[in-house]
Amino acid sequence: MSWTDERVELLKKMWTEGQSASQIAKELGGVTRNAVIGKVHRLGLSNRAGGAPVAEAKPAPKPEPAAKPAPAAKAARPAPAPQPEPEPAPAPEPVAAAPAPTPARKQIIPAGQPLPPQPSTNEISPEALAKVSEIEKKAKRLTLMELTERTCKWPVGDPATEDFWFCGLPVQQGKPYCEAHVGVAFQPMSSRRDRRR
DNA sequence: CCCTGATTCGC
DNA sequence: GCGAATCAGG
Repeated sequence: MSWTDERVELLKKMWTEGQSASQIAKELGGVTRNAVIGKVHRLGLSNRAGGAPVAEAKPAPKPEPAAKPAPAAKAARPAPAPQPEPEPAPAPEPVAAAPAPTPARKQIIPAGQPLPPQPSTNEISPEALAKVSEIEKKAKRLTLMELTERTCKWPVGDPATEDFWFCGLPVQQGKPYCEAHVGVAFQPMSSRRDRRR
């Protein structure tokens, strides 16, 4: 892949938006994060500040006698890295998915909005469920911000309570969940044939 | 361990 | 110009 205008444009856009080099690399495809970072530097936009008036605390410009006026304000990260994370979405899969955020957890009935349509603990192989309740003990119990593309995004508990967290175990290749949760999330469309809407 | 960006340097 | 390897953190 080469740096076509389009790709460079997208790179600039994403970098400006605060996307990480690896995210940009994945989006572009055909390049590694190193390539992205390298390009970013060559483009001279290593600093992601919109109009960063960030005054470098360098009263002493440079005793550099040479003819290199390259100031290159690097290593200056105020804190403009909000990390929007456009997809920590614990969203239940649209198709063939069992949203049931409360697999084998005790049925808690919070004051706020209860979990609406809860196909709940039915139609799912007992084995898969057993597996889930088992691994939930080993769950990393991550918070939303701690999720990455390699951590299981299965939500446990109720978001409205303190007792809420994400599995966080290593995900299965590709999938958004760990093996156990993939088991209950992606049912091979089994004992639930009819359902004429 | 996972991840970040920064730099170097052979191509 | 390019980007893998490497470095330096978190």
